[in-house]
Amino acid sequence: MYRFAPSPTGDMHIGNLRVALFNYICAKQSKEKFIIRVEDTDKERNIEGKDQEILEILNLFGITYDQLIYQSDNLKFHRQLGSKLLMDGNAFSCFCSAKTLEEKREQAKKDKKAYRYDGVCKKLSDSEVIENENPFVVRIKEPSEKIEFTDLIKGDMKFEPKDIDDFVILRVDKTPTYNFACAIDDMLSNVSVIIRGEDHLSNTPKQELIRKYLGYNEKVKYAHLPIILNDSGKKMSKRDDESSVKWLLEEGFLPDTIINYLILIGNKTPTEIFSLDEAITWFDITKVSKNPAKFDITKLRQLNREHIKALDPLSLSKFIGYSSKDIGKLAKIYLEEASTINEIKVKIDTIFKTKTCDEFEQEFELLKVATKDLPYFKEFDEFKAYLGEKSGLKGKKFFKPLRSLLTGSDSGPNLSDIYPHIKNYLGEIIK
RNA sequence: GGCCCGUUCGUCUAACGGUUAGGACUCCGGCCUCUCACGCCGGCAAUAGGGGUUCGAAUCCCCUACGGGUCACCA
Repeated sequence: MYRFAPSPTGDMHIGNLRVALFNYICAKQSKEKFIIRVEDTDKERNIEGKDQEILEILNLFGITYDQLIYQSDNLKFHRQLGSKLLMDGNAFSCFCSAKTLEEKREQAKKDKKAYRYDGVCKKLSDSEVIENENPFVVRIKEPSEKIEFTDLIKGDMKFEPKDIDDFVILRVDKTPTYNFACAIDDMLSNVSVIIRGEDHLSNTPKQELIRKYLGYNEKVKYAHLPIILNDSGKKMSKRDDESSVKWLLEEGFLPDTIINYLILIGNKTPTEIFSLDEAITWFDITKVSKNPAKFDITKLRQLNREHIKALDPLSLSKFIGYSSKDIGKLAKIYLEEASTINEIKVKIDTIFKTKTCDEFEQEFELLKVATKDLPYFKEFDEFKAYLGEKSGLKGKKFFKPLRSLLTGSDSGPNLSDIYPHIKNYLGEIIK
């Protein structure tokens, strides 16, 4: 069983998509089930409708799943198991106020020491706990031994008890914290392989500890994916436009391109350009690089050109708001100077707009007149010869304004390449 | 600061312990050409540093430096 566990607190991040994608691929390869679990335990920060948006994005990328779970639906289990830990003596009630903890944390920071919970409430007797009427949280007790687990990418990992600490599992309002809910839900769904971002690596021993205390003995495998870095070498954040899947889509990058790129970086692949289905046949999660990769939009643009090239003309035409094979073919020619759907659309739209020509204004007008009662020419050469003769222009003074008249631009692809695809629309183009 | 992970051209990467350290993107030149491009051909460019082990190290070990992640009643 594989899972992807997004929280509906923000836009789908490129890193999240990569995690979803890798889970999907591995599930497909091993023919195991794949579930989506929406981690919505933080009611304050949940954003209305975000879950649907995430699901729509997954759908757009062809990432299908077998089941959809909302973490908040498991609240009763979280509480039940929380009190089991309490009764078994593996957890304790903690009455320390947020304020005093904050002060201690700051002090530790000042002393350049790692903050650890000081364990004052761990020593409380049963009667002291019962008599205390203050609000409390539930903390788990740090383990007595090292916690070890295997990471498919990083190798064998080992964490010391003191680095796991007595962390909070139930808040004052008795809702579960992330690590607790996550560990339990993974257990309840019998998740066997957890693929997620490297930022979760230090959560792993905590989650292992929870399940260990609960007597869950199934061995869970992990794969922690290296972070995707921005240009300045830091973790990509909301500030980086490129980190938003929505933004990339709006810019005119194809889903196929984005998938290709996310698999390509930090990985060794047999080819550079490939589809998701192809990747499923050879992808190997253990071959994913251990070091973080920088996001390179230039490379993404190159891949996008390749994927657009592979599109059939009619679908490409629809992507840019037209519905004709000719326009699709024309769009492909423009790939030589554009690499996103949006950039191509601008070029094509310009062709159908009213045009002017600053450099050769007179010649431009002359040509325009010459196109009155223009016969239909199958070949560009005939078309060219006719206009050349009728206008009396030649050389630069002919081609420059002609290009402007046909494309609205003073540079671009060979007119002879463009002509076959626009010859049927000249009436709408020349204006 | 503690813990964890990492370090090959600017970027993504390849190289049973033996290669002139390879490829792709970017960049630069040339060819092509009605323009800008594409395309084709060519070029620049890397094993973080120091110690070991070894006949031989990018590759194995140690140290240093640097980079990243993480240290919440967020997920």
